[in-house]
Order: sequence, then structure tokens, then C-alpha cells
Amino acid sequence: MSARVIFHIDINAFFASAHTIVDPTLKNKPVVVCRDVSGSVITTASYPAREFGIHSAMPLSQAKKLCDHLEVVELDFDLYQELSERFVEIIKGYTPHVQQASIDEVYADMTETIKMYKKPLDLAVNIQRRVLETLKLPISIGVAPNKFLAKMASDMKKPMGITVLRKKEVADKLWPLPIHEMHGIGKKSVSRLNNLGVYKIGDLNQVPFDSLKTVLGNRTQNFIDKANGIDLSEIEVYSQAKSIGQSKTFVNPIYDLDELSERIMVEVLEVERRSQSQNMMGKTVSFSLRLDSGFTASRSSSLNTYINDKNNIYERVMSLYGEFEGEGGVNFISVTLSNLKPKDEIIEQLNLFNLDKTLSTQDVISGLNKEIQSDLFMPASALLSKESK
DNA sequence: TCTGGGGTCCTAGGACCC
DNA sequence: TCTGGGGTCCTAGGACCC
Repeated sequence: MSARVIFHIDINAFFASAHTIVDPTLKNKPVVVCRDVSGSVITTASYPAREFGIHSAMPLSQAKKLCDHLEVVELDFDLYQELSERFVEIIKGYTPHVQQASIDEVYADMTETIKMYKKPLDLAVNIQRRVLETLKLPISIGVAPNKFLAKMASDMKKPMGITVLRKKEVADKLWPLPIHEMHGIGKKSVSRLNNLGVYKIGDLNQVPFDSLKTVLGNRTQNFIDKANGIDLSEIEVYSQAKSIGQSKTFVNPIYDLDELSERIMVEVLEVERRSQSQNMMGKTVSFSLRLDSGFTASRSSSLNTYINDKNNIYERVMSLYGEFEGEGGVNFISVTLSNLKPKDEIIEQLNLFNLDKTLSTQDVISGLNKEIQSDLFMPASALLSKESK
């Protein structure tokens, strides 16, 4: 197998950059994106803001102390979503092998595309220029033989960077990096790895495998491989959502059951709207909460059928909440539908099961057949009693 | 020091089946 | 009745990422 050419493309300071497009007067100014209320924290800081030492996750109050002429803009997810889609479309103009990794980054397999350019770097420059011209968004590009190295490369030069990372450069460019910069290693793992004497990525080669395994578990070999520039994972073009969830944090804890029920319904309605607009149905409903005591917990339950309507989701959620009712004020709630499947596939399966009954697809969809209707559309209360038998 | 909201993946125990 | 192994699904919690 010949070497692949993988690009990791990342929009720089995406949310802040997005608002600069809408309001060009923000250009080159210290801008932070977050809710402008006391106690909020910064989601994204523009590069000029970063020069003041401001960064994401910093409390807004602290940022204002560091920069007295700081511009604060509110989050606008519709704007980000639209720009994100247009960004992905541009990249898909270069290759069909594109994986969207998050709202502001993609992986793209450019192995074939790159043959049409004199120098590999020309392609990266071309993409960077096109995204800047058409969307006014600055991007950084990492070019490498696999996804992991491409991701690490794109992080090395920001904003508007292009970084090529070859496998033979791993010892020079990857090993000296602090272990926390390794994608997939977070705070908890960093301190535990430090205890083993692992401070830099290269140190993963210096510690016995069994010691590393106490921290990294089954992924130990995977991390060691990555530290040595090996990553065989594929670009996943057709990835569909695995869960759809909505959550809300309350400034003032909620004690009143009626009010809480309403707040829960708000999240349920959003989950319904999003799953229906994506034509997805789910088998598992999860509910989690945090009490003002700091107690957090989650409960989930799986049905033997797929749902995506508010009544079923809500009844399930409320029965999951029942366990915690009266335990104290509620600070945070989250409603998630998972075990998802496209509605088309569910209908197809139902048709297969019911071939001998000569059902038409329309019968199934409109729920004319009572048996199917009972499973797909019965209220949650009925499902509950049915399952508890 | 958990601030906020959207996710994914892993772990470990239990139930159940062959 | 116990011994032994393999696999899947469910559930709760945790780590991590953007």
C-alpha cells in the first residue's frame, strides 16, 4: 500500500472569526465569544485577544481585567452551522473523502487530488486561499501520511499555517512535545502519566508497557503507535450521529416539580425537533441531572422499539427522573436520545418482518396496521407496562 | 475552579444465551 | 450442580474533545 496524503484542516478561532465576517469592524480587534452575563466563561477568543493572555474557558470578568477595550459577542449557533456547512462543501470540491471531525475541522484524504498539483504544498495553499476568499475564514492545514500526524501538524502553526509532518520527522518534531498536547490525553491522564515519568510524547517509548496500561487501558498500544507516527485509522465519510442530546444549566437551582417538568419539556422538544429533522429515531432515552449538593447521576432505559416524538421521550424521561424526585434543587438537566437509526431503515425492517402480511410501505408509515402502530406509536406509559410484564 | 453545551468512546458489572 | 468459555446487550460513570 502506497503512502496516503491526509490533510487535517481546522478553522482558526472559528466562533470569533465567524462574527468578524458578520461585523467586519471586529477585524483585528480583541474579541471574545460568550454570553455577556456575570459568571460566564469564554468560548472562543480572537487572536488579538489572545495577545492579552485571554483564552477559552477563562472567566469573562478576568478577561475584562486583562483588556479594557475587549469586544464581547453573543454565541450564534445558526451562523456557525451555516459557515461550517459551506466550509465542508468547499473541501468536498477537492476530494470526496472528507470526514467532518467537529464543527470547525475536517480530515480529507488528498492522495489522489495531490497528483494534479506540481507540489503537494500548492494544494494546501490553494485551499487556504479559497476558504479565505470565499468565506473570509482563516484555516490551518496539517499534511501527513495519517490522521493523527495531520491533526498534530495542523496544531503546530496557527493561524493560517501550513505544516507538513513526515513520518521520519516524528522523533524531531513530535517526541519533544509535552504529553498533554497529544490528542486523546487529557488532564486526568497527564497527571497519572507524569507519575510514571512520562512528560513528553517521546517518553511513551521509555516506560514499560504494563505501567502505561494502568493509565491508558486497552488503548495503550494505540497511543504508543501514534507516538511513533503510526495510525491506520480510516477517513470515515459516512458517519451519522450516534446520539442527539440537549442539556441546560440553571443559575438558580429548581425545587418546584412543575417548573422542572416544564424545563425538561423544553429540552425534550429540542431533541424531538432535531431527531425528526435528521430523520432519526432512537431506542434509548437518557436523563442526567446535577443537584445543588453537587451530586450528579444519569439514568437511561432502552425500549424494544424506536421513538422520536415528544410524548414518548418525555414520559420516559420523567420516569427516569422519578428516582431523584425531592432529593434537592436541580442545577443541570440533560436529555439524550441514542441507539439511533435512520427512520427509513426502521420502516424497511418492519416491512421485512411483515412480508407475509402483504403490508405496503404506506400502511406502515401511516400506521394503519394496528400491530405496528402499537409498537411504533404507543404512548410511553403503555410501553412501560408492556415491558414490565 | 467546575463555567457551558454539543458530542464520542471506554470500562466494568450484570443479565442472558449458546 | 458445578466447571468453563464466548458473545451480546444494557446500564452507570468517567475521560476526553471542540
